[in-house]
Amino acid sequence: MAKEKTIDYKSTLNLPKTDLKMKANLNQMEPDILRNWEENDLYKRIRQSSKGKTKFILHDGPPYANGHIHLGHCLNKILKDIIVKSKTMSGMDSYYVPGWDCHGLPIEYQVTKDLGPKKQTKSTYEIRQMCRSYADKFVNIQRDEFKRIGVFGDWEKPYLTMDYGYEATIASELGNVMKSGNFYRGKKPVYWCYHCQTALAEAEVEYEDKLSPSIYVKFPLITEELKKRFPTIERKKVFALIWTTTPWTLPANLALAVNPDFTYVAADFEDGVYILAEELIEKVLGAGTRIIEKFNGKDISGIKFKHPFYDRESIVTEGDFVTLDTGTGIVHIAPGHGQDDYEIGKKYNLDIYAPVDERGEFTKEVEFFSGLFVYDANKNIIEKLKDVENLLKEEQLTHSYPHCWRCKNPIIFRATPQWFISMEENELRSKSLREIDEVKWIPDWGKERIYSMIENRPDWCVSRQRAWGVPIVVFYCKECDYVLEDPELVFHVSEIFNRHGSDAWFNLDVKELMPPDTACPECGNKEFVKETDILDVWFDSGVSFSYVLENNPELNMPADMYLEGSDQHRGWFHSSLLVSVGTRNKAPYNSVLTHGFVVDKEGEKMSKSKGNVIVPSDIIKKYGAEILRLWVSAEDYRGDIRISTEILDRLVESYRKIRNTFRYLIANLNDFDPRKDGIEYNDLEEIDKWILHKLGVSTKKILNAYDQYEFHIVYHELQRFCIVDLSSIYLDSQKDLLYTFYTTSKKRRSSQNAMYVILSSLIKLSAPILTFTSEEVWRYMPGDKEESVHLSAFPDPGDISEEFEEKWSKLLQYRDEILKALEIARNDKFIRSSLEAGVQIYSGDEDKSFILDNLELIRVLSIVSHVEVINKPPTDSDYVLNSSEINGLIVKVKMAPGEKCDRCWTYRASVGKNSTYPTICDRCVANLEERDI
RNA sequence: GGGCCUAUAGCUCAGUAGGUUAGAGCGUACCCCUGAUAAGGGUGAGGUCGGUGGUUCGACUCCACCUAGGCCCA
Repeated sequence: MAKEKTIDYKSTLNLPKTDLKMKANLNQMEPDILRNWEENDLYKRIRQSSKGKTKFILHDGPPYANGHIHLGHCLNKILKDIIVKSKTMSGMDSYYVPGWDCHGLPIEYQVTKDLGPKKQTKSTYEIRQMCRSYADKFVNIQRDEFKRIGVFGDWEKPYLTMDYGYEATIASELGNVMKSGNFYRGKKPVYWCYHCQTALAEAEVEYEDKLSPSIYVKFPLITEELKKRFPTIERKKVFALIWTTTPWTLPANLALAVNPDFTYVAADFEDGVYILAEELIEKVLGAGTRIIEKFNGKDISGIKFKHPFYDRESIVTEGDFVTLDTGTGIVHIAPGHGQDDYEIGKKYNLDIYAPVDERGEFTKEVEFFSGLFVYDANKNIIEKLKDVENLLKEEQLTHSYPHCWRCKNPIIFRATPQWFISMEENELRSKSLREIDEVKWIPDWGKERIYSMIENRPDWCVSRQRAWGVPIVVFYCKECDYVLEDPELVFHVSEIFNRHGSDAWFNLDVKELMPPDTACPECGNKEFVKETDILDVWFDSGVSFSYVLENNPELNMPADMYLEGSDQHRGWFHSSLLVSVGTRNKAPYNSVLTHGFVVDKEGEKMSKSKGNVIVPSDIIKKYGAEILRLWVSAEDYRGDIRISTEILDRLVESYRKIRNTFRYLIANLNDFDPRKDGIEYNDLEEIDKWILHKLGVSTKKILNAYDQYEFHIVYHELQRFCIVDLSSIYLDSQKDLLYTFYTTSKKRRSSQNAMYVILSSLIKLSAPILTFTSEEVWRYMPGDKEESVHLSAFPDPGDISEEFEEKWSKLLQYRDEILKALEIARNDKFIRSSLEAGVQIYSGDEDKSFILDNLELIRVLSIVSHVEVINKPPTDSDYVLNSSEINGLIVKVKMAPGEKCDRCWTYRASVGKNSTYPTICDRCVANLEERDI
């Protein structure tokens, strides 16, 4: 009765303790960590500690320096970052040099748009200066945004395609292409504005409705064989019938095109026999028109017709683009005035004929119409067709037609001189295909995709009629128009670019760009003019391997990896391959990894009009960059990857669980110092050896997943391990020991040893993904350690022995069955806490000894106060589980014998036996006295 | 229109070379704990594998077609 006041046993426990906050507050924590990294120059330290190790070079594909980053950028850069970090932690030297693509139309377009009419007052050089500063601004913006999401790299020394040195490289690589003999000048139709007298890019064209003539034109048959093949129409006049809305292109007609797979007919109609697609006959000639013959498109391929008003042949070609939507199924082909027409022209070796000048007027060679403006000429041409009786029908049609973005006039298609890289010369195509085969494509279908693109692509048109880019270094003789296309001259100019940038092309006089006394090899004249075209920006980025990889001894050529979205099979992977094979005879990469695109909840593309756009800054603000990183890791990037608030909310839950697991481990290690309290593996408790074994299994799986670039496996395994193995099994069952055993007791230290290894391993394994949190938690980890988790190496999974698996899966199976039985009792309010229960197990003979041998482990794993084996099945059915999993197993739940210990809450027979501590058990008494029991 | 890709529980993913009642975590429902507490634990309910047809003794897994979505072309 002297002991009336209850002793506060809670204060005698070793409860978890830590300053690490449960709430992450990522939006605040992340910038703090970033600042700290910056102050300590972490990236430089990583570089230093990587010296001499095997290299793994991921070469960055330069994003376009325009606008803020979107989720696609995040996906791309975070994937790269995970790889670079995981390679670094695997003991490799993975130097990452980010880059930006700076030249090109979008920036020029934006700048000139902002200038408006003032554009006229600016020189090319001035416009280029504005473009340069525009790009510079967005490089800085994007750099900060990439750093904010935790991407490591040499942000102080990125490569920009507008660096003087880079521009010089673009020029010199052009020189190399020239040297190889792949560079040539040809003609190709481009969008042309006759009003602005300039070529337009796709993006500078706006589609608007336009009223055009719609005419059906007859091409008289020349080839006699066709008549012979179809004797029934021998005596008739035969025509191919075409339809067009651009009569002005008829003077440039050189061919007709049919679809080889369509059925065509010869139809008897009024004055003659017309050939057209069967399906369109009613639409064009009316119902009831008599069909005389039928044949396939390919049957009339090669047949010759006469031009409707010139004394010239027009041959029938085959084109897959011919459709049955409109017209007659036969398309008039003017290779100088249309994209499809051009392809046909190339394929059939026709002249790329475009007798229209830059003002949109027919040149003097055009009979009947010379000097006429094309749109005015439409009516003259129609008149002419009527005169020669080759016009079947004339109508008017309103249709969507491209217009100039600036002057709003309808554009024309017009072939102009352009520069090309030949696919055939120097066997560029076949060599590229061979190289594709040598590269590892991830996923493997990437190989087939780029292969068929390279296999089928036409020659690469690399000239652009723009200002913001690197000029095509070619000169023209003022006297004789000789094209001075000399690699040595290009290398000379490249040197100038190296010092002054490619602006020099626009600032300096021709003479200053050429070595003194350069003379035309044709006529000896020394006066030249500069080419005004610039290079395609795909050529710019395509030479990055040369400027970045080959120029820096810390990097490697070929790169170990290029990693971009799957659209780059036609973009950067493609152009880099062609330039590298064309000049080096090898691919610039050993492996290429592609990812899909970010789509919404429904798997649909994000767009402003759909209103389903999610921007990174909002995610960072609301959830933190870490959640964005976790998202990248959790999704399988090989297909399209979805994002939604539900997905993000799930990830936040998942993040919390991982963070809390880390926190709990740290909190239980607050009195642990591995330097003093370390225990040899062999001396550890069995359960601790088991959890370390599970850690080894997980580690192996995770490391393998990093190796295979399957980060979603890393995420799932990390999460699973934390939740299942650790939180719900190991940690929950260790609480009793951790809290109630005296601080330095062997069992407690054994557990702490295991937890220490687990914590250290998990932090490291998660570091490439949870870049910030791993660092934050790392600081709380006891013991000797590197200054930053990002300077540490991945853990070694060790030898994984199977000895545990069999025994422990059996133990855990008993645990499962006991938990089910407890649930029956709990739902009936027979027990509440599992410690109130004492469990009786009845089983077959062979299992009986196993259970007896492991009675204490089973008790600990089930977190009950008492477990016993009974020899006969229970007589009553209260709280009895007849196991459906383990044959013959019966589990019965009773109240645990003894009283509840005030200190450890376990029910024990010894409670009340000690006069000094009448309310606690013998185990707790021993622990209070720091004795082992 | 063509090439390539994707389609498994509400969400994110597994499912080895075709073979017993398709797995996991989350979420959810119900319950417990209050010594990880804006935490922790337990039990349960959710898919017939986008659809159709075929091959096979047997298919989520092979073939064909279709649908939806994505990338790149036209």
